[in-house]
Amino acid sequence: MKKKDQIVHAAAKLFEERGYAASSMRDVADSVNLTVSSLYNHIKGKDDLLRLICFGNAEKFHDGITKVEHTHQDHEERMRAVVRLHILMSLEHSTTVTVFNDEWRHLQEPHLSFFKELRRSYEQRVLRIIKEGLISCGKEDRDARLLMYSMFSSINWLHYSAFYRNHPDREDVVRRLETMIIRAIIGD
Amino acid sequence: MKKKDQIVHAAAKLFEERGYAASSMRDVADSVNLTVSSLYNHIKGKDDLLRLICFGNAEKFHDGITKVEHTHQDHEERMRAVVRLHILMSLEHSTTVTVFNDEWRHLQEPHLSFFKELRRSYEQRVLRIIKEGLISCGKEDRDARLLMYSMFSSINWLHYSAFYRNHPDREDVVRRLETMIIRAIIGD
DNA sequence: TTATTAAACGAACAGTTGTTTGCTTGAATC
DNA sequence: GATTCAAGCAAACAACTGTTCGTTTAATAA
Repeated sequence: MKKKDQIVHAAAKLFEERGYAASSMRDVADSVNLTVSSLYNHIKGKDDLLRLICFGNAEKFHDGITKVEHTHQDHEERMRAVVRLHILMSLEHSTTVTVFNDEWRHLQEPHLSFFKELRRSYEQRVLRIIKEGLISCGKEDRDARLLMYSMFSSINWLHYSAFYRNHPDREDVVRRLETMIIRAIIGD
Repeated sequence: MKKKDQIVHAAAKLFEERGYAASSMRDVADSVNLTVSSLYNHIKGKDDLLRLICFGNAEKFHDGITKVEHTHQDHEERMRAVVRLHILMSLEHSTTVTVFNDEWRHLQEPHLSFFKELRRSYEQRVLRIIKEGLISCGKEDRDARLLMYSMFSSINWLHYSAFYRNHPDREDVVRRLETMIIRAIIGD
């Protein structure tokens, strides 16, 4: 693993545990057994670390939803796939997803504006999938935007709970969570 | 309004916007038109501010659920009341609830441990209500803990979205959100 | 009037912050 | 063997951090 990636990974761990503002470059250096000044041979600065983490994750979500749009025709199945995408991202990339969710506001301009724009366009795509899903289930009276935000949010506790993070039957957790969210959207 | 409360309120606003670690005492002082040193005539220190905000909110939730336990006998109705409690707390005290949710980890010992203990016991009470609600609906095969965490979490997006925070028909938002969450828990 | 006291302030404190500089090392390339 | 260059380091930087100190102000109580 390249040194730069090690540093970014260590930074992500720290940002997750203490938050971006409460993590110092000396903390980052310590956790990869380097001195502060040595870090700057690999990365541009502290904001660079956050930028790499946030946009790396944004790309994963982007790729994920693009794949969903291409591989599923059925509207309800497409909706399920989006939900599963978010659950799996939360479980498999819990550290960076947490930073991505909680620390993006510390991005500096112009990256902050770009990040918001990326998120906006991502939300539009999810919104479309949910709206079409609702229609094909005859539930178009429901507020798709409210359902989308709740869907995003209802997964965010996953990385906090050690109980589920280290659950012996991860597949079962995914299934139960997916079932619950789909029920919230199109259930009776 | 007492000066101390003004300061705590201004601090909450800052902690909400920038986070605890990224807010300085000089920022707090500026937003109430005081100098830093003057703050210390009213509060003990920065951690004191966070402590007041977090435990003030903890108390509101505690009082809320105690009231729910006393005023509702029917298990399903009790469950609905808990959901409504969380929705209304998020809307009516959005600033302090955000700080309470996102910044509690910056509490110092022994307050941090005490906070965690308070939360643990609160979760136990909610868990009990959800379990009893599930049984009375014949859905005891569902994972009550997973549903509880999802319920808590699924409301947390509310204060982020200006769209819903300033919605013309707040009552409608509350009703839709409540309906969705109850559907997620006991729906088909 | 005098005494008391809460509330404001400027100035300074010691520690921490992100970053830069100039220097050394050691391995790869010529 | 000489040259190059990425990768490490100590030391210092200016700015910022939370907090304390001694003092001043202004209003109230005696």
